[in-house]
Amino acid sequence: MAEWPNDTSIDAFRERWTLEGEPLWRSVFEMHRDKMQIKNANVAITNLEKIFTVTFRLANSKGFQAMGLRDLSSETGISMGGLYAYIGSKNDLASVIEGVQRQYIDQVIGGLTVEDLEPVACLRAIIFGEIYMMEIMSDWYYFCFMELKGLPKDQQQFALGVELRFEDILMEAIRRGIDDGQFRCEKPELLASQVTAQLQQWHLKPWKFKLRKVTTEDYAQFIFESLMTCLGVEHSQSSLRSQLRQII
Amino acid sequence: MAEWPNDTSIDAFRERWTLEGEPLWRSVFEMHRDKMQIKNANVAITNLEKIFTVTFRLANSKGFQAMGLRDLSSETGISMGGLYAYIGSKNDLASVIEGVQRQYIDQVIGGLTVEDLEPVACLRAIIFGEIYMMEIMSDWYYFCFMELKGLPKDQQQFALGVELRFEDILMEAIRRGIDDGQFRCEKPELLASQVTAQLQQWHLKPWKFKLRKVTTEDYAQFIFESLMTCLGVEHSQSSLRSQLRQII
DNA sequence: GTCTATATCTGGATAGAC
DNA sequence: GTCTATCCAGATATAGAC
Repeated sequence: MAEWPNDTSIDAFRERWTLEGEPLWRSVFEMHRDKMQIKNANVAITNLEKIFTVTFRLANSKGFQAMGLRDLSSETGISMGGLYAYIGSKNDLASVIEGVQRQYIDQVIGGLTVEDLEPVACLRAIIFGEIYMMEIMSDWYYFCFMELKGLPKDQQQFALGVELRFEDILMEAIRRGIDDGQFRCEKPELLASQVTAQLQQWHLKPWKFKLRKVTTEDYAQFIFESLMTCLGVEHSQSSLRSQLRQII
Repeated sequence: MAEWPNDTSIDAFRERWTLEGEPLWRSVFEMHRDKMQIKNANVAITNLEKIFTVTFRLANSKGFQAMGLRDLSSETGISMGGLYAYIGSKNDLASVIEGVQRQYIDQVIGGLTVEDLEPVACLRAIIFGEIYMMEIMSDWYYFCFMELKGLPKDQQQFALGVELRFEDILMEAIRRGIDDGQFRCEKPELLASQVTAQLQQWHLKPWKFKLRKVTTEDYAQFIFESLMTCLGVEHSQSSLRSQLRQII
């Protein structure tokens, strides 16, 4: 059976990358064990999960600035003083979240360039992969997007860099397809930004897709087909080209 | 000479709608004169402009919550006490901004349904109109998007409503085109959301378009062409259909 | 490792002179 | 209409007991 990225189902994706559950919190702990006072891994992991989860719930509904450490304390069940054994400061907490998220994105995005895929398969993997990742880490994405302004300047710059690099990878695949003669496209840059825009909606406007009962796969598929159409790739039976071939 | 929306240049748009300068601040004053202590219109208008402009600069760079009224005071040159002659409270200021912006959007969007345009011309007018509006009122759009979470629940709901209504107008034009036989589209809802997503990038990611030197008109034109392609409308010479017609 | 109690400060908001 | 001076609630952060 094919593996990710040849199999673009969410199950294949989940098998390839571990972005959730205990391993996630463990890696958060490993990444920042030097910055915190807790030595015992298991204790730390349990509480880190609580702290991050509650932070997402509060910050993503009222804003990180509006969230008080008292709220965080009462909802995690960890006292004010106790919190400071896990975080350096409130702002530090936000920075750590951004740092972890960025590392995970780099990991998954980096993985894409290694695999040597055909342009169409490559674009498909990028789109489905990014959607799955947003689905799984939606809290992280939304938090980082909304709270970016409050982070240190260098982290803001890094975030822009990630977005540009992501679009570069899209454009690279598009250009390869153009050279192949498979694709037709006048403005790869704008087309790449179209895809980014659509992808980001998935975490920015979850209410819209819930309301309209659009599933993860449906949405990824739509973005992919829309991109193919804009690249002049006609799909299957319904395509004009095949219709006309039959007429001729 | 044609007028907006038949002429979709930014000049025609600016002549049709007044969304900036003194008339804007005057209408802000008229909308909220009862909620503030200042009676003299000219004095109020001058200071309202200062207050709003500085609020946008500070809030859109560090966040509304992070902006202190002391910052606002020092940068406007109006004392802390003085500010409260113009605003009821800090939160009230954010609410007023959202209220004014929503009224302006309703005004311009409402105008679109009145004009009885052909589907293609209608979609063109919607896209170009929305982009011009975002260009002119970019501070307002960005502020409302980023600070929506902090506003009263009913205002949050209104904002979602505006977005859904906007997409309804898009879909309505798309459906008319399908009935005409001009357009081909399986998922009007997702296509409408694609357009919204692209439009919103214009105020969410100005840095990206500055970096790539994309002009307002270029971008609107790209969104429009991309939409036409997805609707199966082939444009001008380069279209497959016309090429094949010549062959046949 | 975790808690309680507290230090310290900054924020929005108001009173009242001019 | 505008300013100065002040109030006080709420915030983050820390000290030190257990």
